[in-house]
Amino acid sequence: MQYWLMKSEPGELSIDDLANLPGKKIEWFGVRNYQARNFMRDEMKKGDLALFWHSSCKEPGIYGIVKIATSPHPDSTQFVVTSHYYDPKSNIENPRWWCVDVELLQKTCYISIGTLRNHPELGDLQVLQKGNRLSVTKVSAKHWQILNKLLNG
DNA sequence: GCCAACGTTGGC
DNA sequence: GCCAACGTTGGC
Repeated sequence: MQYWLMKSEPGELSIDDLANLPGKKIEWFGVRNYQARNFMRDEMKKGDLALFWHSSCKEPGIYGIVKIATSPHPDSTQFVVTSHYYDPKSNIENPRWWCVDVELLQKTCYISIGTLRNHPELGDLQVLQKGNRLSVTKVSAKHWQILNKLLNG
């Protein structure tokens, strides 16, 4: 079992958007970065857990916990000509962009990035590193335990 | 809206 | 395959 952190802009897909979907489940569409894609395509397993993070907003931080609900599959939006995420260089036979579906397990209390920075034991969490831009990152089991206490304690 | 950090592109 | 120029991300 691997733990992850996945970023979403609230204007794109908010935690409440997700909570209001049928089955609270959605394709994690729109990732157009190779490193993040590789994590999803090559390393994510159905049943893995991930922190749901809001970025590019007034209050960045953790808002929930999601479960990886499917095996990796091609991102459907890359083939939709009218989509913002359409990629003319991709094709059905050899899709360039891959993703998974996620299901909301728990809408948690909000933990701000500032709060996280106040916990020295979380210092090397990737999302807190300077210059971090990856929208999908790994979370160690140790960090996950600490975060779970913060989220539920 | 600023800007540092990082990723991608493309000419050579 | 180098690297300058450009684009994007995302906290502040």
